[in-house]
Amino acid sequence: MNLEHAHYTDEMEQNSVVQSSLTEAQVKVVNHQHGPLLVLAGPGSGKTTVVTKRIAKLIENGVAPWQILALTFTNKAATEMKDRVHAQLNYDPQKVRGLTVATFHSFCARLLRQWGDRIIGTTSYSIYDSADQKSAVKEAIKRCELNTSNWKPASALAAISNAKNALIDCETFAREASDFYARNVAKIYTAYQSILNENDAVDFDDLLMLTALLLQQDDEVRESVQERFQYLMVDEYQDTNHTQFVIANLIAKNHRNFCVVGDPDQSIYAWRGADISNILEFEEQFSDCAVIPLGQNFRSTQHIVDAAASLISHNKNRKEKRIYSELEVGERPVVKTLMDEYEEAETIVSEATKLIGKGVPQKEMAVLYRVNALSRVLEDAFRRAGVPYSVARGTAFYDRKEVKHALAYLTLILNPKDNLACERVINVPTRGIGATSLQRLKLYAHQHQMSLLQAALSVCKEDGFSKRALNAMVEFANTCLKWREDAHSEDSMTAAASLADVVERVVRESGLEKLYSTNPTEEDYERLQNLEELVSASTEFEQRFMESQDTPQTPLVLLSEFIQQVALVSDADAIDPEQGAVTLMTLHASKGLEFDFITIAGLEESMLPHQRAQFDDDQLEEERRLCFVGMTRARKHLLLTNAKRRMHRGLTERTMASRFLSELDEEHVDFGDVAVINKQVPMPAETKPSSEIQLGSVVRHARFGIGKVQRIMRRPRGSTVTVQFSTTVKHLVLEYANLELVDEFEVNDYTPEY
DNA sequence: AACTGTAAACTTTTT
DNA sequence: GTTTACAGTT
Repeated sequence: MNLEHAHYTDEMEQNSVVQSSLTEAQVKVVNHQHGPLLVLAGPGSGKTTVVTKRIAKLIENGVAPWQILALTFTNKAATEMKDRVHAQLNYDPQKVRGLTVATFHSFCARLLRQWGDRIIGTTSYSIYDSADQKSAVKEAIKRCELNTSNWKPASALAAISNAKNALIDCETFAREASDFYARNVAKIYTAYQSILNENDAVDFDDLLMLTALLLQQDDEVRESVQERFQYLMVDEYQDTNHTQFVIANLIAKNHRNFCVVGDPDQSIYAWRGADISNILEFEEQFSDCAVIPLGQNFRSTQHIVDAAASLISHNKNRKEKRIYSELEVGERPVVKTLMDEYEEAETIVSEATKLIGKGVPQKEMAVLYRVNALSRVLEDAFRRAGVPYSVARGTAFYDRKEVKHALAYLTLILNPKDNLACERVINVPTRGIGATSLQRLKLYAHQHQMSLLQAALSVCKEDGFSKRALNAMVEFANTCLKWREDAHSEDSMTAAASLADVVERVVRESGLEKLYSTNPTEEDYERLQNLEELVSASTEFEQRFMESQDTPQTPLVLLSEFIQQVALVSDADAIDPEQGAVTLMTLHASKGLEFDFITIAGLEESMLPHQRAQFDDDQLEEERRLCFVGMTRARKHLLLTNAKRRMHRGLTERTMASRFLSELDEEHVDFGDVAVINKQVPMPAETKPSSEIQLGSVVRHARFGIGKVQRIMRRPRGSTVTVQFSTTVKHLVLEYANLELVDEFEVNDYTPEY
C-alpha cells in the first residue's frame, strides 16, 4: 500500500526543466519572503514550483526549517511539496529538519495529540469516520426522542458539519437557534457532541473546530504555536472554510508572514463549507499584502487553455482573469456524443489505446467523472480491453469489513472508551454475544457510567447474562486490555517490538485470521489477504515514520500515528503512478493533478452540471468551475464525452448534452460530426416540464415509463393527473410524480429498453 | 444466537 | 443496479 507516495516527480522535473527560467511574476513570489502575500495562481501556472522554491529560499536565507508550516489539502499534495522542497535543497536532511508540511486535518490532529487534554479531555482520542458519525448521530436522534423518519441522520449531520465549519459549537448553535428546525438540530448537535465526548472521540470537523477553539481560548497553546511557526503558507486557499481561516489567522497574526496560494476559479468545495470570501477578501484582511497573479499556463497547449477559458468566462460572479498558454497550439479538445454509457466507455478505452500506441504512457492518462457511480461501466470496459486502470478510491481498502474490524480492535487498544469500536467487534468473530446480550451490556454501561469494555468485566450472572455470554465478554475484554498493556510495556521481554507486531498479533489473537482461514471460500481468502495487506501497510508506515523521526518511538505511539493517518486518507492519496495504469477518478479528486490525456465523461445535464446544482446560480457556477478544473488537468489531449441515454438507478433515461459543451468556444473545440449540438440553453429553471403538462401530453415517469395524460385536476396545491402508461393507468400527484414532458416525435425515434 | 433471503432506499462531490 | 435493513427460519 502506497499511502503517501511521491507522485509525478518526473513530470514535475520535466516541468521545471521547461521552466528553467522563471517568469517575472514567479520570481516575485519566490523573492517575497516576509509579510502577507496572496498568489492568484491559475491552472498550470507553476504554482508548486514557485512555492517550493520560495520555501527553499527562506531556509537558505537562514530561517530555521522548523519555523515553517505549509498547509495543503491532501496528504498527496503535502508529500509532493515536501519532496520538492527536499530536492531544491539537494536532499540535505539538516536543511529540512522539523519542516512541517501537512494537511489542515493532520496538522490539527497532531496538535490535539499534544494539547487535546485541554479541550477534549484526552490526547488519545479516536477520529470518527463518516460511518461512525452516522451511527453516533442516529443514537443522538434517538436520545432526543425525535421521529427518525422526519430526522434523517444525513441532513442532521450536514447541518452539524456546516456549523462546525463556521466555528459554531453546540452551545452557540443552541443559543442562536430561533425556529423549530434549528432548535431541533441544536438538540441533536448537543446530544451528538456528548456521545462523541463519552467515547473520547472527535469527528473530521471537530479536528478543525476544536483546534480553532483551543487556539482562541488557551493563551499558552496559542503562544507556543505562534512562537514556533514563524512562517505560514496555505495552499488551495480558495477551498478553506471559516474555521480554517481562524486557525491560520491565529497562527500568523503576530508575525504576519502569511502566504496564501489559490485560484477562485478552482473553488469546488463550497458545498462542504469552503468560504470563497477567504481568498476574495484576503487583500482587505491584510491591507499591506502583496498580490501576485500567475496567469501563464505552462501545462496545457493553447487550444486546451483557450477552450477552458471560454467556459469559465460564462461565470458571472467572477473576477476577470486572463489565462493563456505560450506552448504550441496543439490539438483542439474533442467532443464525442455516443449512444449510451457502454459506447461511451468503449470509445474512451479505444482513444486511450490509440494514444498508448503512439507512445503515451498509461500513467499519463486519466478519466474524470462527476459521480463515483460512473466508474463501474468504465472499469468494465477497461478490464475487457485488457488496459490496466486504477480507480482513485483511497478509502476503499479501509472500508472493507475485515479491515474495519481489525482497525476497530486496534482503536480499542488506543482508546478503550471507544464504545463504537467495541460494539463493532465484541462479537466478531462470533463468540456468543448476541443482540440481547449486547443490549443488556449497553444498558448496564450506561447506568453505571462506564465504557462497554469496563462493563464487560464488571457484569455478572445477576444482571441477567448467560454463562456463555459472560465468559465470552470477560475473555474479549481481557484480550483487549492485555494487548494494551503489552504495547505500553517497557519490559523488552513482553513488549511488542514493532507496530507490525502489534497489528499481526491483533489479527491473530482476535480470531479474525482463524475466521477466514478455516475452510475458506474465495471471498474468505480475499479477506485474509486484505488483513495481510494491512500488516504490510503498517510495516511500510513504520519504516517511513522512523525515517522522519530522530528518536525511536514506542509501538503505542506508532499505532496511534498509524490509525490517525488511516483515518485521514483521501481518494486522491490512492493515486499511484508507478503502477502504469490509466487513472479513473472524480473531478474533485483530480484537483492539483495533471496528465497528458484527460477524458471527462458524462457531460450531460443533471450529471455535469449535477441535478442538485441545476437550479441554483451559485451551485451552477461551482459546477462550471468543476468542469474547468477537469479540462485544465490535460496537457496535450482532451476528450469530452456524453451519452444520449444513460442508466440511472436501474432505469435507462434519455439525456441532454451539458450546457457547458455549448459554452465552449467553437474555434478551439472539435465538435466532430455532432456540430449540431443544441446551442440553446436547455431547459431553464422556469420551464420545468411539469408546469407545462396538459391534457394529451406525453410524459415519462421514472418507474412507469412513457404515458399519456388523460385527465388533470388543477388545485392550488396537489394537482393530480391521470396517466395511461403502457401497462397501467396511474393517478399521480403532479408535484411529486416528477413527470418529464416528452415530445411525441421523440417517442418514435427512441426505443426504450423497457 | 446465527444465518438467510427479500424489500426498501438510495448517490453528488470529501477531509 | 447496489447496498442496507429487517424479518423469518433453523
